[in-house]
Amino acid sequence: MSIKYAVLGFLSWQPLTGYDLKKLFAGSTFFYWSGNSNQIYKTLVQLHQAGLVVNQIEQPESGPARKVYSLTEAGQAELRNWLLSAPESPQLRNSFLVQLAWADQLTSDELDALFAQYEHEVEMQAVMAREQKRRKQINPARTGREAWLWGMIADNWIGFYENELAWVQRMRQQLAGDRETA
Amino acid sequence: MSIKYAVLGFLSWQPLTGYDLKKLFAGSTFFYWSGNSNQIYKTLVQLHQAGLVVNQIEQPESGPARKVYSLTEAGQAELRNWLLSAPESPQLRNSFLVQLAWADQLTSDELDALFAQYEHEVEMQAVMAREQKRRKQINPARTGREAWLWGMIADNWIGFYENELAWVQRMRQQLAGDRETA
DNA sequence: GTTGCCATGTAAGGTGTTACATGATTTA
DNA sequence: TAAATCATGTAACACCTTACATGGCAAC
Repeated sequence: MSIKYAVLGFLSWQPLTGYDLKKLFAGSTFFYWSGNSNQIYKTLVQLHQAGLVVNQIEQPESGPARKVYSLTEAGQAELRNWLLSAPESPQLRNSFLVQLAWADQLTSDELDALFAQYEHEVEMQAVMAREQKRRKQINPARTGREAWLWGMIADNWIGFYENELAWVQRMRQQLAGDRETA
Repeated sequence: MSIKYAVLGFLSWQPLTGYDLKKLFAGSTFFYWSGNSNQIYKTLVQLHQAGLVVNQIEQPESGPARKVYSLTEAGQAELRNWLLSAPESPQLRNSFLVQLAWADQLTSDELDALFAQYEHEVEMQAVMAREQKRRKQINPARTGREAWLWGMIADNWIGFYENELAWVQRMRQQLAGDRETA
């Protein structure tokens, strides 16, 4: 999947400029793209060429011109089509696991230090995920079902980090247990 | 992180050719790179230029010539350095969650069909993860601690998919409950 | 004698990143 | 007056993917 459908999704709520989209992406960890201009403006040009969006240039009394993009009917159909398409299974790309694969070369002290760092990292992510759910930075919630969906998305993130946290804590306990008996 | 350190890791076990590495990557979901020649041969050239590996050309009586790569001391040091470096926290890139963000546009039937597909996908991944742990396709296990580490890596994968499965099942129950009372 | 494996590589393109360029306006 | 925000975009590059090119050898 690419950023294309996320852009179509945002535009299905309301017309937006590239700059608006940039801020939306940059401001949420959930929409995990960095929100860099290159990608967003290029995507908008492509969507425009494909006839999925149109833009209207606004010249405010003060400040730079704005290109406000909105969905066409074709764009709305493309989005709906994608929403109905078969979901991909998530794939884990955790470089820490690759690190562990050869971590037997480290001493037990070094290994535990690594675990401690990872635990700390994951804990921070868990806190941030809970905080993002509480603050509801982006929250359409125009229907009860939409609010429920967004809650479930947030829970997925929180659950992921909590699961990861439990795993690393279990590892640390086992490592400590081993070192006592050794 | 890039594939570079995984290559150094494999070479820290024993000298290997590009083709060997290709098969190792292609044969395991855990080392999540596709195992395409382009990346592997290019990586080997780069590692060679950086002095982290050396190669020896073997001409067997029959068959094509093989470039057997092995770690240099600098390569070993580079690997160890990376093993000690601060672990990155894993970041979730699940396109299904993005799909859900706008799924309020779908009917409840369409939504549940989507959930069912996702549940099936994740269940298959969980089965495969358990199977990979059982089969131990790649399994150094030269020390007890190494075997333990590899077990924990496998458990991480299994736990991830089981967690995801529980989440989607919870969602489906809630959706079904809502539709009954509605 | 065609298919598949061994073994090396190249070409082209998708997707994403950081950093830079430009210029006006607003805030400290 | 210096910095931040608004707003558009380009340049360069990192990483990864599929598909293709080349050739010998083995198995069926």
